Amino acid sequence: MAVANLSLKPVENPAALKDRIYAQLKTAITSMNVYADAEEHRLDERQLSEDLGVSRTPIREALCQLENEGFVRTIPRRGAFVARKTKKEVLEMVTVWAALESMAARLITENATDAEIATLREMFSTFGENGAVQADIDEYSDTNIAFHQALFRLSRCDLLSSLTENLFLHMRSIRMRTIAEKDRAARSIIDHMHIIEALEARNTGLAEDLVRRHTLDLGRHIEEYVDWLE
Amino acid sequence: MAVANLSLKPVENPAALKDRIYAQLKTAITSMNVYADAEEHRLDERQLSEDLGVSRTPIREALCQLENEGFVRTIPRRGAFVARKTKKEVLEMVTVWAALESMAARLITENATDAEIATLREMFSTFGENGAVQADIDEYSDTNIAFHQALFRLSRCDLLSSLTENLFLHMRSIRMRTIAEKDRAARSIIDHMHIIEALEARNTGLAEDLVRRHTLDLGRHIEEYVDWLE
DNA sequence: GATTGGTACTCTGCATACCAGATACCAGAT
DNA sequence: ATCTGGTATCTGGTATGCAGAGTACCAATC
Repeated sequence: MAVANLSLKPVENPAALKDRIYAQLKTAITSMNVYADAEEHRLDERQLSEDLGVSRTPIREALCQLENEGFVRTIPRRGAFVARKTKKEVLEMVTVWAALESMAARLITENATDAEIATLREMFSTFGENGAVQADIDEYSDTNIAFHQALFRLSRCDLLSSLTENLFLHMRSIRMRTIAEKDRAARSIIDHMHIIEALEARNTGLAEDLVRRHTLDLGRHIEEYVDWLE
Repeated sequence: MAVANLSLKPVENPAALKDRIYAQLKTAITSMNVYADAEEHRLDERQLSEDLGVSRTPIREALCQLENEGFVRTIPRRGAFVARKTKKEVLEMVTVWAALESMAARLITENATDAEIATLREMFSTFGENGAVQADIDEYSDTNIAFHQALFRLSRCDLLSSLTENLFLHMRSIRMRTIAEKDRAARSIIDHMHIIEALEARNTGLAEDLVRRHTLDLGRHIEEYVDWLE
């Protein structure tokens, strides 16, 4: 008797409670403007367990995971708080980001196809030629993030992607407080185009260098102009 | 009345149970030879709770943390296992390591003092001049690890250090199975001396490049010769 | 009025109890 | 002998209970 070939996909897990709570808390934390006011945002276990209608155990596990990723800071016997990064920590995150993304650029010049690299250029097609900024800042910001994420995706190194994922989420909170500046956006697009050109030319060293410099520039900008941290 | 200045340090926490369990499990896992045999090492919660004389709750929290760091893999409804890295994952770890350590080298050329850099050279003084290998492999291995850790320390970037700490622990398990090869050790020391020279000369680009190449070389070596992974 | 001592309350950390999914084993039928 | 169906048991996921640490507030005393 032949086995019926129904091409069934394995039944998906109902996703453990703790994972859903984790995801929900993470989006809640990353989408809130942590640095808006001075007060510390406490995460009360009982409060959460009431609001979500579950017991404290899965909540504790979710908080534990968020703490490991740096989104939550728990003080023994005091409870959990939404983590506020110091300026030093933010600058270090940018440094690590620069290190990882320049490596991603290197890998792209070695492994990515021409077609894949071409998709990067297409992302900026709406902004006109020669890097002239025609769209508004908001749209640029989305494209900006998408561009950097695309670099990691094309590197085909999952570990690079996963490590930067949380860095991006942290930086998003910072960016929410930073008013986009038109001239920085223009410079940024020019940088991106130069990076794309280096990738297309398979110029490993140049691509690596341009990416690193681009991100470290952001670090210097924060160092100099951001005074509301810490 | 003047306040007596007794210079008391705050009473240290008795260290939460989960943290002690976490530390104990971590050292146990990293010091065992995970890749020695084919069988999967299961971590039974009830077994551990009996052996350690505590309830399952803190054990679960410790396991949760170890899972986030990649030392434990838990399958829903199946339990927790000591994580075995695939070859792909190991190679990606080496890639990330290269990215982070080359950034550390860059920071050293910019921030470290001459005295600090000099300590790196002293580490290899027992190995004679011109990179000639006089000591045995074991001693070299210790010095090797110490050298790489020193690079991150001198970078004065805590995030770089903390991220690589777990990478090193993972690589240690790999290294336990890899037989040290004399010619690789010799080449390695020569590489290190060149790196130190570039740091001393404050040649940022060169130091960065040498460090990256040194670690990526290890990746290529694993890629080619390690066949017992995955 | 300020400071110290005490008390009561709150909340985390740990332990225990219960439940549901999964696996393994065994018996019966083909 | 093999396959199928059912059941027993194991194990992780979740809920709840309990105790100790921490804090805040109030009263009493100097």
